[in-house]
Amino acid sequence: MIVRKGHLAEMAEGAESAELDFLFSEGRERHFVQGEHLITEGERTDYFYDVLDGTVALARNGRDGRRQILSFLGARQFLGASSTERYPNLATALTPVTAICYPRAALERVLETTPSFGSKFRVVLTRILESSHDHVYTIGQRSAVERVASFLLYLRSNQARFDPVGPRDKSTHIELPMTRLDIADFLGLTIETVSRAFSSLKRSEVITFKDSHSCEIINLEKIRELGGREDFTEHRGRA
Amino acid sequence: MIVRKGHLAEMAEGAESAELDFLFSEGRERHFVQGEHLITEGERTDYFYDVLDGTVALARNGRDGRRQILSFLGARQFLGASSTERYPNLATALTPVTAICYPRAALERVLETTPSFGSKFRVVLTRILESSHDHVYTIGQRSAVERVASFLLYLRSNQARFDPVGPRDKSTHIELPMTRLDIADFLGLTIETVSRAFSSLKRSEVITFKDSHSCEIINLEKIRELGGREDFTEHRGRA
DNA sequence: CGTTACATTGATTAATGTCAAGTGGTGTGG
DNA sequence: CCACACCACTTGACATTAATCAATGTAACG
Repeated sequence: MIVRKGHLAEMAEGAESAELDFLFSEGRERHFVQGEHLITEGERTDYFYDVLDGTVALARNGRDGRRQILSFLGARQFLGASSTERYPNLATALTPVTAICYPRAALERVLETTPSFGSKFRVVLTRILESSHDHVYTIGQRSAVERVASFLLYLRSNQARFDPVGPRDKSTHIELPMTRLDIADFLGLTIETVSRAFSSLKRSEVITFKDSHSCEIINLEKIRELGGREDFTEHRGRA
Repeated sequence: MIVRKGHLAEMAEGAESAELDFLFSEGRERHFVQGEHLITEGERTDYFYDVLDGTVALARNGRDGRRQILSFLGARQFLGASSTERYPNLATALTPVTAICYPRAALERVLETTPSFGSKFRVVLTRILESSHDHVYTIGQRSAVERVASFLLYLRSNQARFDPVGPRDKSTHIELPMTRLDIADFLGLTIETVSRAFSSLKRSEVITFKDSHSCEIINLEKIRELGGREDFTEHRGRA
């Protein structure tokens, strides 16, 4: 039984169908400890997750030990969309995670029978694609310091999704629930380079750290100039 | 009036609705000369393209002149999916291009009313996302030579989409309709590095060039080892 | 405390970028 | 038909960035 309402349920508001009722009756709240995998590589794509709490890293691993983190997922984000029988990526809980787990088949049935819901879902998919395109631009074109600045804006817009009072332009506090290695693997850098980039931003008084996993943006303009990401203050809107 | 049937029409086979009929009655075959833009940055997202012939580069430009090519689109590929009012990317014809142009509104109406079509469309979107994830892995983790090898496999699987006799594992000929700068901007490298990577692959007798825009793979195993992409011989399937 | 894991900093190396020169094909005009 | 100019591409020399290797620092935990 679902205790809390997830983003998927929110998206379904207004629509009604037997398939929707079935989908939500099948949703189960699941808890994952830090380090646990929500989805493993090569696993059948039988489940779909709606994250309620915590942070998940979605990663693709190379045979030779290389790892690329594709996204960090937090509250109000989805996990498990796939066009193939088996999932090529690995989803790991970076913190304790709560998510609603739906059977994919039930979701597919809703998408096939409830067009208004299908449309909203397609918009979400498109946003995920646009976010991936941002990521490609960042690692293809930006320097190490720029990538880190861009990453801070990425996290900032991610955490704004779930801010109870809505996105606020002035928020300057950023939580970094992941390790430096996770950040490095997201940005296509090494831990040392990430660390040096943070130090460089500290030295030029653009950010400060309370501890190594939470920082404060002192000069948001400078971060924007470096990271160049359109965040929620722009026309982009929330997912 | 549509002369040739595009991929979108192929996807609609089996389904029938007034909205579909309207969509296809509104489709117009358009021709673009080399260098012409199908979509410009900031343009309203009013049209959706189904490429019949030629190659299109989809790119995101930075303010400072940096450019990241997000994908090369050929026959049977779509262009124009967006979650926002204005399109953030630039689509340029690299060769003479023929595409069917549909009004987005008509497409949206079909997607909202013809669920079986909507589902197929969602699968296509998901594949595009997976391809973008491949791209992120490539530029985040691979070296210059590996990126170029991966790029050859990317082109190979793209051209296989439209091979009249279907994908063939043995095909070794690769057409490179784009310039070295386009390749560099796709892979997050410079033209010089791309050129050196090609030379290095020539020297080790992995590929040969007929001319600078078409090459032959001599040692496909080596290219796969370097580029590590699952292409159409794997479980990935065609879009 | 001592151990462990993660983060930072420093010194050096390797890879890619930058700048510059040279090559080769293509098209144009004398 | 040839000379020239113009591109795009290639190659070489050098500069810069980030990776690698190696300490050192720091916070959490037994």
